[in-house]
Amino acid sequence: MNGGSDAGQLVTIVEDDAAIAEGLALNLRLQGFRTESVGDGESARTRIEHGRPDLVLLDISLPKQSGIWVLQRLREAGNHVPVIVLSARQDEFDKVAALQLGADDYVTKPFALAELLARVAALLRRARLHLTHPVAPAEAAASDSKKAEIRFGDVAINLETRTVVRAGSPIKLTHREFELLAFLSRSGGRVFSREELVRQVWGLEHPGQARTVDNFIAQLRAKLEPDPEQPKHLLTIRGSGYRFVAE
Amino acid sequence: MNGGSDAGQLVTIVEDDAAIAEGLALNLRLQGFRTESVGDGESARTRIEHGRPDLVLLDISLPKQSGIWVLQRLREAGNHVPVIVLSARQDEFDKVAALQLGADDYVTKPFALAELLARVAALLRRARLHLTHPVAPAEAAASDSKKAEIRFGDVAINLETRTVVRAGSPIKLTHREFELLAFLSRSGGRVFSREELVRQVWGLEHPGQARTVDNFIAQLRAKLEPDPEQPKHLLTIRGSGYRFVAE
DNA sequence: TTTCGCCGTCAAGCTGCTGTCACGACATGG
DNA sequence: CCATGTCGTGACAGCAGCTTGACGGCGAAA
Repeated sequence: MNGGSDAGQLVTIVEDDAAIAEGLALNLRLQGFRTESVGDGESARTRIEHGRPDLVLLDISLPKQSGIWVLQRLREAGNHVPVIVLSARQDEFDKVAALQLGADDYVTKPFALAELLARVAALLRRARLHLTHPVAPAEAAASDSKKAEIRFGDVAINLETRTVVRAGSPIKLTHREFELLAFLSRSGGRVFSREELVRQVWGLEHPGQARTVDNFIAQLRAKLEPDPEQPKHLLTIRGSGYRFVAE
Repeated sequence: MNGGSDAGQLVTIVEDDAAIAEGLALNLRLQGFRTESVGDGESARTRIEHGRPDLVLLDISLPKQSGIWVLQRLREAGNHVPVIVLSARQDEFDKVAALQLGADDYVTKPFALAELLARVAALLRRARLHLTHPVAPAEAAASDSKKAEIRFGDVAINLETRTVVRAGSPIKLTHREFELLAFLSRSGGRVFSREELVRQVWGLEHPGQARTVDNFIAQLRAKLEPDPEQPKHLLTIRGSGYRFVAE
């Protein structure tokens, strides 16, 4: 149901802005992850070494030691924990440095939470494959797509290839349609207000109208529901928002 | 750039500085190689004999036995694995010695990662070509070419020989075109953003524009797709990037 | 029943992405 | 030295997809 199908994979959040850290932690926990947060480089190091998290979200701009510094120390110590680096848009230099040091992914602030969550899920998926299956990209990709799949009714969503198949035949979804569907289906069952969906899927600073969400729901229903007028999966909760149920 | 056209060729890193070793290992893995690292000459010898790597990165200045010593023992034992020697700028003497002992290439520290990776790729390419002519063990060559070939439609890509054949006749691809095609086709179905493709195919410290990718996609479509305007294999995922499907 | 407010639908405008072309830089080989 | 092939960049046009606003229907509350 939720993306972290392994209940309780641990994510360590390294972020000095308490508000951002708390927002991330909350949303990750809602997705079924365990989280721990630290606010500076030095404690990040010890926390990561002791906690052995499955993934690290690492802010670049930390008060004393930068995120780059943390990453460097980690890799020097032979720690290959998957790392997603968070940073402001301008630091192109840090971006290159981070990737050279073996960051696995890179997200610029301000980011849409849904996108970050998707990347977390994707990276954990790949990391797990890499462990079980030493090196065989071709075959790995195949088994990969199995695990990356969400099903409901006669529909299968593949998060890796961004494809949706209904009753055997592929369905074309636009970027936003896919993002919205992926977010809702990963967050199994919760009700989201339009405003929340805009924040999560479109991004924090998006000026968009909440009513835009309706259009995308309608599109998705038209493409995926057996009877779009009597939706069985993308449900309207009158006065509250929308909700996804797999069955 | 990604010369490891064969997925998962093994590179053995002989380097006593853990930080450097780790950095190399990470970047090589990013390029699709498998890696193993050892820190001294004695274990280097045994590791290389047992692991049968496709290439060795050999630091000259090792704690006990020098890299020269390792190289000498290897060649004495009739092992002709491709070797790239790493050393500090000053030791001109060692350079001569290394090359006389049959090192295939020589890089002075501090080196640009991209340059080293390029040399690794080049050397592996040469080594592979060389192998197919003189004494290719039948089994190795056979299983190799099976794994090294990717087919789709009337096109066959041979990663070993870096050749592409369409409907029986050879297609000329430029270096970048081939690298891009090889990367996409190896990565079974995943969607890659332009930025990711630049990172993976062009290399990390390449200042390149993401839009350059479009041009190469267009070239590849023109050369390989039955109907370049309606691509069936090199697909655009609007808003996300590109994706390859074999069928 | 009436009223109010929420939701579904549609169409039109516009933004931004993509495909394409053409040019200049560069390396290579004649 | 020029000729050639390759690579990277910028410009531009077409269009898919995003967004908005309006309107009508339907449910909920009084």
